[in-house]
This record gives sequence, C-alpha cells and structure tokens, in this order.
Amino acid sequence: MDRSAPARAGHTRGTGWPRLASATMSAAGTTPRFPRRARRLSTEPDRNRPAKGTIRHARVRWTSRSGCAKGRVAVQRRRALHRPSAQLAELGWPWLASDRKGRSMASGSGHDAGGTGTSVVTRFAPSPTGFLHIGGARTALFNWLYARHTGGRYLLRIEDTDRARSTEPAIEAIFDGLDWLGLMGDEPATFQFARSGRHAEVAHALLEAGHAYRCYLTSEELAARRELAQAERRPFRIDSEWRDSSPEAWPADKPYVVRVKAPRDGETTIDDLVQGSITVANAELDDFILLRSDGTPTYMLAVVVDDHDMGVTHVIRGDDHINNAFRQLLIIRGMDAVEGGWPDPAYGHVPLIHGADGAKLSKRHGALGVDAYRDEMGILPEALFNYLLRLGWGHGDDEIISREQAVEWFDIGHVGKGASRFDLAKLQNLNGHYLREADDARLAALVAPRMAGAVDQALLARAMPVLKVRAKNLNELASGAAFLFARRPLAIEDKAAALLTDESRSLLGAVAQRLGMTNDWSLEALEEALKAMAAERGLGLGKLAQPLRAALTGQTTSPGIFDVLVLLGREESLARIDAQALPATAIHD
RNA sequence: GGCCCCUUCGUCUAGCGGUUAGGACGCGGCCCUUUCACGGCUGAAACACGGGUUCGAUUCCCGUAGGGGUCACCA
Repeated sequence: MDRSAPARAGHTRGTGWPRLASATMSAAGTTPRFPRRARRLSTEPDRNRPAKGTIRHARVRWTSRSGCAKGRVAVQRRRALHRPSAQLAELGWPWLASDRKGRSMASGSGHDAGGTGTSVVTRFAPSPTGFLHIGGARTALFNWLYARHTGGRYLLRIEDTDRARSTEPAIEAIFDGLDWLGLMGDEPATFQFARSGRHAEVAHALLEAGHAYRCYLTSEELAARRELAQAERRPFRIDSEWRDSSPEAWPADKPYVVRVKAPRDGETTIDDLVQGSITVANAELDDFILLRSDGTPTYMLAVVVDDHDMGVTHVIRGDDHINNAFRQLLIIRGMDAVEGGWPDPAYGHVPLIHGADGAKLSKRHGALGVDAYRDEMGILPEALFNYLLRLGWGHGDDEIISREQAVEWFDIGHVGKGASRFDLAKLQNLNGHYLREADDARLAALVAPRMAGAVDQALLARAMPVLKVRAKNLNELASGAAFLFARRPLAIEDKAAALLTDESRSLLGAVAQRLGMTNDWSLEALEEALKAMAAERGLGLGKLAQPLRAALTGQTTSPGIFDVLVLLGREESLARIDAQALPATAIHD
C-alpha cells in the first residue's frame, strides 16, 4: 500500500505557501538581529565546555535552557552505565552494563547534522484516527522547521496500525491540513501498516537474541492481576512467568504475544533536546508487547522500526511520548546489539498545547482540526503558521515571523518546556495582520465562496484594500463586503435605520441632487463635493456621511464613505440614496 | 497512587548571576478620523512559595505547593 500524498496544483512541496509564491515579509520580520547565543548547531567544538573525550561531550553540541545541566548529565549517565550489574548481561542487555564508549549514542547527540556527513532526518507521524489537530500541526511544523533549518529532510508517516480506528477520510484530512500549511513531506508518505511484515521480522530477531520472549498470558488474566494489585493498593507491573520459560514449556496451540524482556536494574537517561536530561529507573519499564497475539506489531515496535528504516535522526514529538522513548530505546539498543547500525535517535519532546482554561485541549477551545480554522474561522495558513511557531517558542521580541525567517531562526533548544495555552484572540490578531498583507485577488477568491449569491470577484478584489483593514478573518471580510452586492431594496440594520430620520432623509435628498449633477465620480471629486456641501450648510461631514452610509450600505460601519461611493458606482449609489431620500425641502436652509 | 516533567504580567514569550524584568495579544486612556477599523503614543499588569549557594539571585541547588504527562494485545 504505497500511496503518496495527493498532489496539489500550484503547490510546491514544502517550499512555500500554496498559491502564495512570494510571501511578503513584514518590516519586523526583516529586521536584522544580533545573534543571541551560540545555540546553533555547529560543527565547531563546544567552547563553553571542556573538550572531554567522551562521546557524550563531543557529540552534544546543542545547548538548551537546560544546557548548563548537560555536563552533569554526562557524568550522571556514565555513573549509571558503570553501575555494576552483571545481571544485566545475563538478562540479555549486555549493552546496559558494559562500557558504552564508542557506541553510537543517544538523544542529545546532534548526530552529524551539518557536520561530517549524515544529515538530519525528521518525521511527522500522525495516526489517522481523526483530523489534523492543532497540536499535531505544531509538531509537524517543528519537525519541518528543524529539517529545513539544518538542511535535512522531513518525512511523513501515517501510523495506521490500529485498523479499527484508522480511516481513509482521516488520512485525507491530515494531508489536506498539512498541505494547507505547506508542511507536506519531502517524499511520499510511508504507511505503517504496509510494513507490518518488517516489524514482525524485527520482533523475531529480538526474540531469537533473547531480548524478547513469548508470553502466553491472556489479556483477561492480566486484567485480573491488575485488578488484584489495585485492590491491594500496590503498584502493578507485569511479571510474566513466561519471561524465562524454555521452549519445552510452550503450549503448542495457544496464542501468545511477544514481549520485550526489559531490564530490571539500572537506569536510563535521555538527553532531550527540549526537556534536557531525563532519567528513569529501568525497573519502571515493563515488559511491553511487541507483537500482538494475532502477530501484528504494536505501535511501540512499529515506530522504532520505521524510524530506523527511514533513517530518522531526530524524533520531535509531543511530550506525552516521553515515557515511550525509554521503551523504544530498549528495542533500539536491542537491535543494535543484534545487528548493529541502530543508533539512538536524538529526542525532542515538545510540550502539549492546552486550552485557554489551562485544561487539556478539548473541542471547546481549540482542539479543532486545522480545517476548522481554515473553513469555519477564516484563518489564513500563514497566520496559523506564525501563531503555532510562537506558541512555545520565541525569538527575542519578534512576533511577526515569515516562513523564511522561521527557517533561519528556528532552534529547538529554544522551545519552552512548559505547556502553553491556546489563545484565539492572538491568532485572530495575527490573522488580521496577514489579511492586511495578503494579495487582494487571492483574498477575493477566498472570500467569494463565503458570500451569498453571485459575486463579482473583480469588484471584490478592488474593494479589498479598504475592506481588509477592518477584518480579522475571512468571515468578517465577507460580511464587510456584503453591501457591495446587496440588491435593492436594501435591508437596513436597526442602528442604521435610527440614523435615517426625516431630517437626515431630506438631507439625503439634497445629497442626491448634488451628486446627481456630478459626473466626475472619482474619490477626489466626491470628497470635494460632499465636503463643500457640508461646509455650505455649516454641518460636520459626519452629519452627512452617517446617513449616507446608512443609505448606501444599510449599516453603520463600512469603509470610508467616498470609497463606498466609488465602489458602488454612480448609478447604484444614486439609486440607493434615492431610495432613502425625502425631497430636499430645505428644512435647514 | 507510582514514575517522569513543568512553573516570568490574564495569555504567548524575552531573559542564561548585577536589567527601571523587555516585547506581543487582550484591557484602559489619548491622538488620527465621517463610522468602524488600521496606525501612533501611553497606562495598569509577572519572576508560585520556602530554604540554601553567592558580595549579589528571576537566573544555580534543594524542598513545598500548584499544573501537566504517563502507567493497554491505542497510537
């Protein structure tokens, strides 16, 4: 099953906004800045640290907020690794007990990015059980940015191993959302389910090497034990009697699962690109399942195998996966011991996004698909891109950041460690900014489908410059443009109707008369005419303009009144004014 | 509950031992203005708490509190 992402006309994969070849860069975005810190990936030796001979020190070139802790990390880890535990070797995890010098190591190692050869490979691996949500979009963004920043590759993988929950529409929705944001992979997406044979192969290699075992415990038996443990208020950890069983004991006709044989001593430390050093006692890791009783691989196995086969060097994902990293490392190190060539990837666990109330993101406050932001809320992709980028990451005082600038500046070590809240008002504000910068024809095309009835897109585009300054999203743009295409008799809003008193209606009569004599329907001529008229009558322009606005648009809010007149044209304008005017009976003359 | 992680204005963030703690959104005021916006200026608003270390902590360490994540034959 080798499907690739749907190709889209006009979309250059990963290089720019669809249909937006040259994104304008804001003044702020182009302002040169001083480099803040030496926190870029560098091939230079780290001058801030003594050049120790350990792999760890030599390889860790990223410093982060927790950067200063990293020297300690190395020490700490070496201590852990050297902890005498002969049992580890016996358990089939010799690499955890032995000296690891020379091994290709872990997370935090910048690998050789930008250095001696191997380049960065990142991936975004959503499971197609729903739309592309905002958290997933940000994860994709960070992966894309990191790959672009380091000159590496960014890949996509659809984790569809859960056959019951994965759906075709979800896959489409995810591609659609990524495409809209300009975050499609550099290569056709990989589909995980198609690779289950390969996953099983790895599981069997582990099994043969003694790093995994057949477990004949049924899920019912397990559930019962779990309940018992809970009742006795003691922590439950699977302790299968099959862990060390010999082949003779294996029942012939019973289904079994393949479990990893997790070490029970020592500890493992991950030097996370975002979170810094994280240490977990190996005893915390359970003998999780690699292959289900029906022979299909679990997620834990599949990710590791796919990441390895795809050459992924940097795993950037939500921090809800932190605990999984330790489990996945078990498989990786197991396979490295079996056949070599399975280096630890670098991990970067990005904090989750919370709703405005600080609780987990739910439908109420933003856990919508990106399609909802696009379709329902009328958000521009560049606005969401910028917003997501600034959510959890910052670059000095910069707020408006273009794609190009983001690629140049993005630095995963700068991603905040705490969860951040989704703030719709700020997204809207940013959207307003990008709306004002956006091309008028593009906006007209985007707004037209949101309007009722037939729409003259050319007129819409012409009106855009004065329309877009007062809108925060495409919907507001559409309602703001409605007056352009309204049919007579115009529906008059209550507030506008209140403006149309007898007095102002007769004033409109005079206006109609005056403008009726005007043949030069230009902005300047109209302004001159109406200002002169107001002056003659000793009125403020507002006295004239407000009723006029009401008559022309049926609303109290609109673009400048002269703009409205020009946009509507002479004939339509006069007709609308006439419709509301009383004969100019010179009440005030 | 076990384990892991996090904590600067209401929100997003800057800050890397010495700053009047900066910016942005939102909120208030003023200016611009025919309305609404845009724009400009301006105001209120934060280092969770307690101990250390230090001549000096927002910054480093340890606790406490609060928050989050995770504990499946889901991913």
